[in-house]
Amino acid sequence: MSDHVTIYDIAKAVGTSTATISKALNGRHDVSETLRNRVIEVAARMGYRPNVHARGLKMKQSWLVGIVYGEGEENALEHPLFLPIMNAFKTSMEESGYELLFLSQHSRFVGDNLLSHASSRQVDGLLLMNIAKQALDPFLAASKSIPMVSCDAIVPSLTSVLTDNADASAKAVRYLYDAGHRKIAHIGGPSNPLAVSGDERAAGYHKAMQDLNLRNDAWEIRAEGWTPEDGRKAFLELITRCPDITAVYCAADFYVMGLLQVCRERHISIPEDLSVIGFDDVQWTGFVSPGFSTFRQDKQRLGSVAAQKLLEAIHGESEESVIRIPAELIVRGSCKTMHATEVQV
Amino acid sequence: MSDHVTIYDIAKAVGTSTATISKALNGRHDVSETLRNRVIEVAARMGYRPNVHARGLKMKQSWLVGIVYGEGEENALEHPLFLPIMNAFKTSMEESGYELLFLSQHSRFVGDNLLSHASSRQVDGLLLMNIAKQALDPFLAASKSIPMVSCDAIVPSLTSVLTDNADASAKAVRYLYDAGHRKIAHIGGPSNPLAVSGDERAAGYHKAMQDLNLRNDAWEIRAEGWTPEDGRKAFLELITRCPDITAVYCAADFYVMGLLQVCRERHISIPEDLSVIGFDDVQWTGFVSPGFSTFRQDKQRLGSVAAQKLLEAIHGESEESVIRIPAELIVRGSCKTMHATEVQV
DNA sequence: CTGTTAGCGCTTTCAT
DNA sequence: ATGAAAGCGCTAACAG
Repeated sequence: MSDHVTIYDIAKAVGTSTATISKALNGRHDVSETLRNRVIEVAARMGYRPNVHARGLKMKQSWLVGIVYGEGEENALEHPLFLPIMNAFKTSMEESGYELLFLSQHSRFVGDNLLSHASSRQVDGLLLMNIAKQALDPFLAASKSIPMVSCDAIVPSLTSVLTDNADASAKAVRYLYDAGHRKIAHIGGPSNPLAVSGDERAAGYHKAMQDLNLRNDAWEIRAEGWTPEDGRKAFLELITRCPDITAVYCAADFYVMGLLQVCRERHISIPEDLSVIGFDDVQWTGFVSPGFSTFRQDKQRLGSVAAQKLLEAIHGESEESVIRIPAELIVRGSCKTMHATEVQV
Repeated sequence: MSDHVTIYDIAKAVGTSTATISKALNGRHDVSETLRNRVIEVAARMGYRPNVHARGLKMKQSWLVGIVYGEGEENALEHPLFLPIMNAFKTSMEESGYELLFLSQHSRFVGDNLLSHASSRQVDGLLLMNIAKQALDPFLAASKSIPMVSCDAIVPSLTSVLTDNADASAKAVRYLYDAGHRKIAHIGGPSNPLAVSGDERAAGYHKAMQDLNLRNDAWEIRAEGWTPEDGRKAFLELITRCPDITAVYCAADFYVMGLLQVCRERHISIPEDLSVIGFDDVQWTGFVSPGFSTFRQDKQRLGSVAAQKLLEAIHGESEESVIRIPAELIVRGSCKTMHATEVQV
């Protein structure tokens, strides 16, 4: 680095003291207008950049926000929603002057862990994404001293931002019902104490079916993981058990991939024989054959709301809460609308 | 933050000076074994964490590595290879004690830009990914004072790590040739001065065809972007122009998505009527119908080699170079092996 | 081997 | 309105 311009250099150039430079640059009101302008002008001309370390050392603040992700999982960063959400989060935080730091577990220091890393960097806040239950406790313990929000998972005692899964499930069932379907199955995601999407979507489905007096436990199945393979297995079990279902609402687009594979093998055609709705609207959803309907999570808002909440927390205006972002049903050609005569009563 | 344990506290607890504490903790050799152990033990017990700012201020070093990507493009982070590569890079850097910082363009300061951000944070190195040509100059100017490497693009005067595209293309053509194909087409990526994949894959294909005396310019087409839609358009033009091709080597899996869509519409069956090879092996490649053969870029190595090179550069052992990581052809069912009788001479 | 001292660049009382 | 001086936590001479 050759940043070497310091406020001391500017002070010399302007012919004043470092204190005044500091004040001028930070928009304090106890500096004359003229001097301030002059300082700013000279600083710009000299290519001055405040040294964040000196600043952080003095102010005990870093303008850094840590992001903690999928503690303990490998390939954790490859979650399809992670990137867009983080991107939105990043943009919002940057508008407020913060930069993003990936916190690590490694360290050259004694008895180290991710959280102590955070404190050693004096990060001003933390975004927790998809963090594992067993890794949570230390964070909770620290949550009094460092602001944090959770995204995509409900972490008790933390503000959590996530998709309105129950609402989406209700919409899915309603949509299929309105299209004439009655035997509507659900392939749900795995249960997880923090990452509640699997549970919430399943519960939402369950309730919606119940409300319509359509509920049949045999139509509900939960996949073991979130992969296409898991979806494939679940669907195989499902159609073996209930070959007469006319629609399947899947908690993940990946499940639909597995399902489609089975359908091709067994010559089940979509949407003629089976209607399908997925969840996530990942990049390729529109290009598989057949293109299928799915819920688009609002990654943009998920990320920017998380950012907004974290900023509030940093400013001490925090209030623990669970914030829901609605998902939108993207309609493609995977659902059949039945004729009145086909609808079973 | 409540990190408040400083070396001063430890000094008091141990009954020695801060200098000694510092030396002990940093493994200097001018501290007695006994004292060192005692210091380390006490530090651990007290939950000491070095303050990175104080350290950085003194040592002009931050243990931070900046990552710069897709300058100017929106949704740049959603490039399918970005995340896995960065993940591998991150892991390697962390093993050496570095953490990753996303540099931003925004700032509250005068005449600011991303690079001055880097200097104000005193980042120890920079990883450039997918950076646009027009945004490059300032980086190059700074590359003398701050170590940087480029990944997935060739940046002149910087060590660049990328997939061996020419080699992959040669393999693709060879593979199809050995399977009996002669009329092998190529849908290439767009030309880009830095992100050379499109050009390199096309050139590699061109040369391989030439070497086999198979070259036919009509079989070469370049897509306008990297999306399925671009691939679709290119393929439409291609089969209109040369309906008799028996194989297509695509520079991107996304192109294959577009191609498959067209094939379904026109009842071109794969691999019977047309053999296909893609590029990238993105997550879903094995689950579309039909699963197709494609080149898997070694994201793991791409990232870790980039990290290794950056570390070398940081340690001053750098030597500008272009490093190639081979891609592996993943064979699935999208290529037909012709019978000897079918092979055209 | 250990301690004293002087800063790294910045902000912040507190005088002036 | 401006400046002198102290100090954030740490490391690196330099003495002892």
